[in-house]
Formats: sequence, structure tokens, C-alpha cells
Amino acid sequence: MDNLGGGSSTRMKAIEDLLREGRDSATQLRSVINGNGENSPSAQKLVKEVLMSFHNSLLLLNNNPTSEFHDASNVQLWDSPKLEDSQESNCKNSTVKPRRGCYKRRRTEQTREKESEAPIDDGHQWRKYGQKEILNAKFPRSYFRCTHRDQGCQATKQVQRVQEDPILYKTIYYGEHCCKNMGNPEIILDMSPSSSSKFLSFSTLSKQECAFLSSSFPSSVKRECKEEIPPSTSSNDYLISSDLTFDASPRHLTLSSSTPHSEYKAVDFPDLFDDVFQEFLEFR
DNA sequence: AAAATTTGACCTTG
DNA sequence: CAAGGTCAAATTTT
Repeated sequence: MDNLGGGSSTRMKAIEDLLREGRDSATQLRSVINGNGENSPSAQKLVKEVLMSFHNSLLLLNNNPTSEFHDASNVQLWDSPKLEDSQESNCKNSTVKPRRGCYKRRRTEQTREKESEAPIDDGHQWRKYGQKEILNAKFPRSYFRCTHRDQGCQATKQVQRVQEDPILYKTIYYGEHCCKNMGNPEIILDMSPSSSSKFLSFSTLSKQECAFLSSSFPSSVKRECKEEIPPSTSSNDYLISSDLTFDASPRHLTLSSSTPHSEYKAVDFPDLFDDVFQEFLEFR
């Protein structure tokens, strides 16, 4: 539906992701390995980011083979415009029931999937407008729309926790923002090498994200995070601690889980890394 | 008081 | 009809 072949734009997105997130992290990782990056984030964190970058790019390229999310491809059609026209009359004619649930069907927008370990701050302001239990899913799905919808911005997103063990959230974006975006649009994590371990924690989450988190938890926990780390009980489960190991990865890539306690500084790790890094360089 | 969230009702789609 | 997406009244937060 979109101009200039849809496939290639997906590819461009994947390339962007690999370059921006994956390669940046990989670059830092290399300096860590070489011993130079002492104020950088931990190597494990960087590895996680690289793997996540791979994972997300794969998600993009072969649109989600795995799961319950309906196809995120950008094919679909804007069907039955009758809804728009007859909306008014249809809604008020029936019984006494007010016009609840009279809404326009979602437009044909391209979608974009993303996985992350915590709800990410994508630089936009979102307003939660719903939450649903999803069949066969452990966690509810939350629905957000752009705060500036009154200005015509139709962007929405869905966020759902998809995994418990390595905590994983899947976010699907619908539509593009046409509102004036404040600040940088797509910065996800600032990983300036100087500011050490700016790792993701609740203190960096926006309010909506905090709200989303709280609603995924047992109700006893609700409404307790303002700017604060939620309840003390096992709260470290919700944090991304910098020394978290990343061996049970989302079923695509695994990393060196076979070595129990030995450091992962294998002898030829740098060589291995160079191979990976090479991929980034050739990718462009 | 205004803005954001919660939550069940309502609508669409398959 | 079931499942998922959206609306909006009620409620909570700012």
C-alpha cells in the first residue's frame, strides 16, 4: 500500500537498527574487550544489546514467525468506508444505549515491532486507553495512543510482556507520529561511554511505562510506583541489573551458557568478536 | 480542576 | 460467537 516498494523500507529499518543499536553497542563492547572501556557499560549488557539488535532485526525481516501477534506486515486494506459515514446515525439510533464503542476502524498503517527488556521510552507521549487479557498469554496487552491525538496524530502502540524469565516486552507501533515530537524521536537508550552504567531502571521510566508495569503485576502492587522503585519484594526482578547473565535468550541466539562459572573471557573471544563485528561493517 | 488511568461495555473481524 | 481493539464513565493522580 505504501509507495516505493514496501519490502525495501522494511529492510532499511532493519539496517538502521543494526547500525544504530547493534553496531554502536558492538563498538563499545570491543573496547571493553580490548581493555580500554573502563567506564563503559558492562560487557554483558553490551552483549545483550547486540543480541537484541539482531533479534529485532530478524523480527523485522521475517515478520514474526513465532507468535500470537497478528501479522505485522503492512498489507491490508482500508475496507468499508461506510463505517465513517454512517457512524453517527448508527450509533444513536439504537436503544437507549449511548454511543459507547463507536469508533473508527484503524487505518491502514504500517506496523513496527520491537522487543525490549523494559518498556522503552521512545520519546513520545502516550496515553493508555485500554488493556486486555489475551488468550493464551500470561500477561495482558496494553493499548496506548499518542497524547496529541487531538492534533491529528494517529500513532498508537501495543505493549505486552511476553516472557517472564528474561523479562521481555514486545511493542508494536502503528502509524507514524505527525505531532510535533519533542526532543529526539527515537533515542531509546543513551549509552554515552562516559556516563557509566546508565542502565535501565525504574527511575528512568516514564509514568506511562510505570503504570503499564504496575498493571501487569498483581493488584496488591498497583499504584505504588510514582518515581519510585515498586515494592521491595523481589523488585530486582524488574530491574535490568548490569550483571545479569544472558544465556536464556529469546530462542534465537544463545550465548556461552555452557561454561558454568568460568569467566566468559575465552581465549579467542576477541577473534570471535571480530567476526561478528565484521558482519556489521559489511552490512552496509 | 485538569489530566491520566482503570475497567467494563461495546464494536469489528474471522 | 469468541477474541481482540476501542470507547468512555468512573476513578485516581497531579
